[in-house]
Amino acid sequence: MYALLATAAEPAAVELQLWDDGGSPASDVRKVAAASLAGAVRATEREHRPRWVWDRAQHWYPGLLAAGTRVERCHDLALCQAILLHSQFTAGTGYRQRARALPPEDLPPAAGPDTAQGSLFDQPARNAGWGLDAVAAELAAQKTAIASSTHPARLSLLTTAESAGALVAAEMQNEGIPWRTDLHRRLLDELLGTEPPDHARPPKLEALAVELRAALDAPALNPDSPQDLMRALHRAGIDAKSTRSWELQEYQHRAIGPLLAYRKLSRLFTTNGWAWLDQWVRAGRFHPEYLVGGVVSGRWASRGGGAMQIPKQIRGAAVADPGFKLVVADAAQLEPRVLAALAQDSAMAAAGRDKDLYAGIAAQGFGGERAMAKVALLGAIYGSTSGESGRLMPQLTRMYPRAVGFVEEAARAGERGEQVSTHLGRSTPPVSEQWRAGQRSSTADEQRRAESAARSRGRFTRNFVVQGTAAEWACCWLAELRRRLRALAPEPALLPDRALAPAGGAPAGTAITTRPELVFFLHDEVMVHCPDALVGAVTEIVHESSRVATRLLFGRIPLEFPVNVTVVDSYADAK
DNA sequence: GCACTGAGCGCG
DNA sequence: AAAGCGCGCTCAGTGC
Repeated sequence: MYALLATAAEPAAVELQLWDDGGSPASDVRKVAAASLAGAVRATEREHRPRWVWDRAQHWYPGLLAAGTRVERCHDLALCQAILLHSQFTAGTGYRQRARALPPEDLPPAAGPDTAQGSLFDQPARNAGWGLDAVAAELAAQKTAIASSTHPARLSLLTTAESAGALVAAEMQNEGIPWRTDLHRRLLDELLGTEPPDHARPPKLEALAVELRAALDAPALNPDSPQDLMRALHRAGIDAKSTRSWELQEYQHRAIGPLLAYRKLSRLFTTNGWAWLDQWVRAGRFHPEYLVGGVVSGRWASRGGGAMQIPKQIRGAAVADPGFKLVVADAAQLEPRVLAALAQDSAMAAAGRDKDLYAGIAAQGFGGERAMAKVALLGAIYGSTSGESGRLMPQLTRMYPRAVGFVEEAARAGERGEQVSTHLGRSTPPVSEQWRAGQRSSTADEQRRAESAARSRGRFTRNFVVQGTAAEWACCWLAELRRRLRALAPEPALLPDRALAPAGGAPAGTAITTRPELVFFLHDEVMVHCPDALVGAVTEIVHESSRVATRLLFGRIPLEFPVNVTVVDSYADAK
């Protein structure tokens, strides 16, 4: 059962259409004003449990969530099209010719309770949206492409997981990470001093700048200017070739201490200081925007507030509401395990029999040196040629010829300008004509550049197959986790919607929902904001979902993907 | 004034 | 010890 959702020709109106799985024409067409969309969707969801088909979840779902409506399943045409257009698995299906151009990405968010009051001029782009016919046609084209591809089951899983990811992303965005403004401010106070007016430099930072200028005998130095700083360092006899912290560490000079301290605090002040709090934290929640499949490899990206770079320094401000815990889980050595599975390297799988794959590898051939094993393995996945990991490669190759051979092959294909694919069929974009032309260059200088470009692309494709497949595993994990969390606590969280709560009602950070909610996801890590009573059940679900994800991707294999779970009040205490 | 790049650094 | 993958964000600096 599908339910199609599309913009109609008139602004501020949308259409729903139900489809049975045979793809027979509309059996139940509802045309609704945007203002009542949430109600119509809720009713349809209750009666039919359909898979919603829409151009982009990101344009419909936030509005529905704001109006208290959750959706169980969907097919996100934009995300799936992005996969199918480039996938090597669909190369022979003719989908590229049949695919329809998507509506522009900057359509306004759909159909919240307020949108009907907006003037027509508020939503000019709505007219450019898809109608039902276009939605139906694109869905049919995608289904055909998947069915006639070289790996229908894999692409079907990938598009389903990606679409579920779109739902998770919107829900997490809506929910937000519990964020204690008071704790964050206390932290800033301790590290930076009292907040100065007008975004001026805080006291402790200013003091370090003064100390630094004195140490370098440069009274006008702007420590935020790399050029300015470089000149001052050289005058003081420090002949560093960059001003990177790790390089400056090597020098003995009384300016280095204050400079490194300044760097660290300046970073905190500018990126995650008071301005960040004002901009990104509302009502005790940090609401970043997630971009599903925003990275070429299929990883998610994010926009707003730097959600994927929350420094360890401030994680103490992410604290569960009273009566709740944070269940924080991360997949142990996800990428190396993915490599072992992809390459079907049973020696490496054996090393991962216990929870710590690196320790297992160290025991098999690096004299028990875990750090060495880790550097070597990551070097293989990233394409390192020099340094310690480069030196360890021959040893690693002797131990795991299949695993190393697998990434080597991906690298060689990339160097030849070929595409490579993840396990489920996300492929690298084809190389540009410019790249290809560069490879045919004649002069010695051009040839050196071409070889360097080829090696660089080899490192990219080498990493792509592993990172991208790891992203697929994580997406399946997340989707299964979401499904099971819904089954655990099926009551929708309609107790008063945060957006509708009376002003001055619940203070920031007070519990509003009573069900466990996914609130954060980062590559191989998830966070569930979980009522105390459900912590045990949720922990079990997290583990079980990882087993399901492994099964879905790889079938029955002699390798597990263990997950580390910690139950904490504060994110700072996770791991 | 705006768009862009590079340096630097946070995360996985 | 400081190379090799993928990002986002901020500031300085540059070019228009």
